[in-house]
Amino acid sequence: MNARASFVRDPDARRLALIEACAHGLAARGARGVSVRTICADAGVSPGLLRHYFAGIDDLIAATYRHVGGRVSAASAAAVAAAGPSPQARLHAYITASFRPPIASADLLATWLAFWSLVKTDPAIAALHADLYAGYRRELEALLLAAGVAPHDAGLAAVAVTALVDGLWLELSLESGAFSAEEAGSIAARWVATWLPSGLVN
Amino acid sequence: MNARASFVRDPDARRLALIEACAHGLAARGARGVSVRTICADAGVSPGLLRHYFAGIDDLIAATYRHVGGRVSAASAAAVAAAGPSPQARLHAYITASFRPPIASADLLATWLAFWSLVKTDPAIAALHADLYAGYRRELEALLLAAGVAPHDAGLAAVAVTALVDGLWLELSLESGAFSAEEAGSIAARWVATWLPSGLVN
DNA sequence: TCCGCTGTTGAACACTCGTATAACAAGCTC
DNA sequence: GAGCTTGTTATACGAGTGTTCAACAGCGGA
Repeated sequence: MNARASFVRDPDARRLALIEACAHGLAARGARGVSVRTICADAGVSPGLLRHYFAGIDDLIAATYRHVGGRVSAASAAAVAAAGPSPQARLHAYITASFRPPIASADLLATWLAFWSLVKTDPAIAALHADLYAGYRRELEALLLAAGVAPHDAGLAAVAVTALVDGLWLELSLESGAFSAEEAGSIAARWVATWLPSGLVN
Repeated sequence: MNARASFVRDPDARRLALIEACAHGLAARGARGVSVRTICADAGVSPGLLRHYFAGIDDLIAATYRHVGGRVSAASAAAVAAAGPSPQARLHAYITASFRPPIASADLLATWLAFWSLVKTDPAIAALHADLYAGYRRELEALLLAAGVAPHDAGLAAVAVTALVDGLWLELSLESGAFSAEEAGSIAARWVATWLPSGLVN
């Protein structure tokens, strides 16, 4: 047995451990608090290994964005799938999923903030972000159309609903004291109702 | 004339120069990209001077938050004051100010993201944030009440309107391609209308 | 005129940063 | 079993980090 004892784990598991340590570090210590060394220590790995899997720390952060973004997508999709066939119920499920774990979470927010702050600087992150958000909007637009929103309104409605949901999610995750997830859900439902043909607003 | 030539400027101007260099650095390079040296170089000042005015870099960042937050408040207040006496016009002015410079701006967003990312980690920033947002909400609530929102709805309405405005502001400043400031204004107006007694929604 | 105060500098300190690299361990193929 | 590839480590390097400090410039008051 050597002091340099090493044992090869599943490479994908190592990669994932680094990604999750990055997300955890971002959540716990903020964008200014993560470094190659803290991430690798969190993942139980030597600092040199990061560069074996990623081009650098920025690349790891981008990979973390992709991973966390995918988990959010999956959580939304699961909520929609569990809601049954009614288009209104599916739409409602999609929206309220944002106000409950794992999406509404201080940790996820902290991670997300780090991503947003890189959008302006890092073109790769900017492209990733545009892709991810286009996907979210397309998905929401489809749900809105299925629920009965007029086709010529669907684009604007998707923007409007996304904005409200993002804002509620942000404040819920940032302070989590001013209002509850239930209140957020009913506020969002009220907003969606104004875009539906049965809504009482023109 | 000495190599160490120094000339005493207005101390307040120096302090302000440091704060503005900090904001500029945050906007240009994000929370991970600012350091004592880059800030002081930006301000045209020796690195030792930062500690003469601030307890440390975290203290400078907090002071920058206070300063930038104050500027946002001032911009909103100016928009309201310019709107004339009608409560509805004042409310509308307050809201649409968020979709125009200097509030809607990629630089301000980048700075703001850096602050948000510190809320979870730094208690001083967290307290500052809570103060600032309570102020914003109180101001909006007063405008909503004056515009005719029912008193028992005003708190929830303030949360709801703040969330939509924040979300629209965020996406407008982050991507600035998906929709226009005018569209954001009309979306927000539609949302506000549902909280007014003349609104057609219950 | 000297004194002390405030503003300011630049160098130095002890650290941490991201990255590079030589060494090694374990499996795979031939 | 030799040789190659891949995963992993520990260490080293140069740059950059936040902070400290002795020195000094210029002003105001005694």
